[in-house]
Amino acid sequence: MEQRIERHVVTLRDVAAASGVSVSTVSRVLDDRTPRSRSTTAERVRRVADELGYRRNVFASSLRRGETGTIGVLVPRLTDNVMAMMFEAIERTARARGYFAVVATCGDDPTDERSATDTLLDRNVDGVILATARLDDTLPASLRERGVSHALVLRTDGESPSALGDDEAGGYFAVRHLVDLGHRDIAVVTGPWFTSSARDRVRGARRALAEVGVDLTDDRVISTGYGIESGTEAGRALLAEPAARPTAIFAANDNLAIGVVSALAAAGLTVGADISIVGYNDIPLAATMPVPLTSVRVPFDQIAANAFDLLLDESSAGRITRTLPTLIPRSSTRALGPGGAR
Amino acid sequence: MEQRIERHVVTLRDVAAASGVSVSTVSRVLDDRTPRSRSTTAERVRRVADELGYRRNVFASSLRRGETGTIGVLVPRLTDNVMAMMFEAIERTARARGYFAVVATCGDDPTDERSATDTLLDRNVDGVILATARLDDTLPASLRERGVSHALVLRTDGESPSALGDDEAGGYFAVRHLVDLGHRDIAVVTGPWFTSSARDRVRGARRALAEVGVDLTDDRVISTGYGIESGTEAGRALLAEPAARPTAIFAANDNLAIGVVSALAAAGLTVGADISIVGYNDIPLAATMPVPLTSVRVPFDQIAANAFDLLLDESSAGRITRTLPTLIPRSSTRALGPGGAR
DNA sequence: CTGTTAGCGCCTTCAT
DNA sequence: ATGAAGGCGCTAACAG
Repeated sequence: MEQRIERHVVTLRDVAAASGVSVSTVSRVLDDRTPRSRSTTAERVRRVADELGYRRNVFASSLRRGETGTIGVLVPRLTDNVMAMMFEAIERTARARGYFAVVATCGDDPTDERSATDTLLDRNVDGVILATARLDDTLPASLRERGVSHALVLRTDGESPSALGDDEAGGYFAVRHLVDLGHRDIAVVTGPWFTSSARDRVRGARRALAEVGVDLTDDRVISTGYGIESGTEAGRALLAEPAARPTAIFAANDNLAIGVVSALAAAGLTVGADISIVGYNDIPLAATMPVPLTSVRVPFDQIAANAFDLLLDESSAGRITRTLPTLIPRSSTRALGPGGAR
Repeated sequence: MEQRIERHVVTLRDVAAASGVSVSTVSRVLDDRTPRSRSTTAERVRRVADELGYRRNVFASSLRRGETGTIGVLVPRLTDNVMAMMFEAIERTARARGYFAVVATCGDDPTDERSATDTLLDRNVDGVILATARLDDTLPASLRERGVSHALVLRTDGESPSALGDDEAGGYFAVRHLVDLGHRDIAVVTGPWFTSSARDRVRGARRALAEVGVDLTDDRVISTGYGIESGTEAGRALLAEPAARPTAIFAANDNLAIGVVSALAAAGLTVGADISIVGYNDIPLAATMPVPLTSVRVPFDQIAANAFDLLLDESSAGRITRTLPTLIPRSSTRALGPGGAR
């Protein structure tokens, strides 16, 4: 004979029975959306619920309420430190606001992006935060059309509600810092050109150089991939011709910067002393590299908070917030010595 | 007058109406757990469902079925590349088996670990995978007692079902590699001693040295934190006395190895040429460092698969699987030159 | 404030 | 193979 050893899960009914009131009373008392009543009954019900170890069945509750208190987050991958930091910030914000954040990774394939989004929507998320938007991505458009609450973070497609760092300002800060140190021949290595962040950071860099009358020419801008190897390649290209070497390099993300550092090492050059380098995002590794990396710190928590505001505000259509980043100077950038070209 | 613009979500009822059968028929036809019928009705229902864009309401379904097709994953943080890789592997495995993986991060605090677990259980996950277990952690015990399906990954408490890499073997491979290169004076830097992985890796290292008659003395083993800084500190300590420097260092995770590399650089030593270094986990960064890091690659996908097997198998109590890792030799390890002590 | 009633969308006997 | 009916656990509308 089969013996069910499954422990009984305590439901509202149990609490109701144990405290001698109706199920709906218990439901109301335990509803944390309304101000908690101080009546004796309420107190007693709460105590009983506590003693019995009652926990609301989220699914049943959501089914009835029509909302789940869950928001979905879509990122290409979590092994990218920037994405992991962004998600952790979103998770914290969600928790603080009584929401739960679930993440799905989708790589770089637009098809997987679609299906991952559908998986999230299938789980009745109240909204979606996308950290994947390319400028030419059609997913945000499709979400708009379908009436799905959503917000983009870190990048924008120019249409959907977006919470960004101020990439133009960040690029400006980075290169302005180099300019202040006396550098004039500065190269920029940036990620794929299909992201708004890459373009904005280069724009900021260009502005900083323009302020001292220097033109950032196209041959000084390399747009490449995300990975460290891309940075190494770009670095190699920039260093190939000793006479044509820049005195400083702004890498528009830390992974690229790390790659550039490798290229420097391979060329027998010293970071800081020979060539200054600025990264972007300030991932934990930046501070702990052999030569600590000057980087632009992105306010992920603020961005997450903004994304939530946009997500929960019906009237946010087309709104874009940009939060100022902060330059964190470290040893990878130094004043241009007497040996440098002027 | 208020105008509801919310799009109607198509339910079983809609599909039933549109295809002229009852709701239960549709439910049965669309149930992917049973072999799909080829009858005309079934075909038609599927077509209609497709045209209408029907998607099963996961919550309603779960409420009725009593299981959710979701498993919860608990990790301390996703900004740790190892944890991110582990989660991504679990996510892939879950998807392949028709499950959905949700993650919660809980930092290092046991209290947060408890509450994060409860949050996951509140969401009716069918089971929990923990990547956090300390040897002295009481959470697994409490899950066992409560009858919650669970599995530990990467570390074990010695009791709950666990899917591990074979850390003893990994430690052995790492140090055996160094021994084969002629090294005899080898130091080991490892993470916190409260993890099974730290202890097992050191044990393997000791065995490899014992094979050539060398004793790994306690002063050659440094147990420290996880972070890069911990590695730097340990490295500094090992290099402080030039006469007492080891010829090789086995760092029991790549972050520690990166820290040790920093310490080498600070001491004016060259990785590989002066001192060989082996890391563990083979995070993406390892291959792309200025001097590519020899590391032990952990089979995360296999571990994830094992964890799932343990999770779904009722009779897995106390079972522990260990999967062999692979040494990936790179330039950070070299044969001990004539200058080395022999 | 409390209880009664009626579902949310789906699955699963049970009977046909 | 199909349909009718009941209920998973919870909440909202309605009376009292």
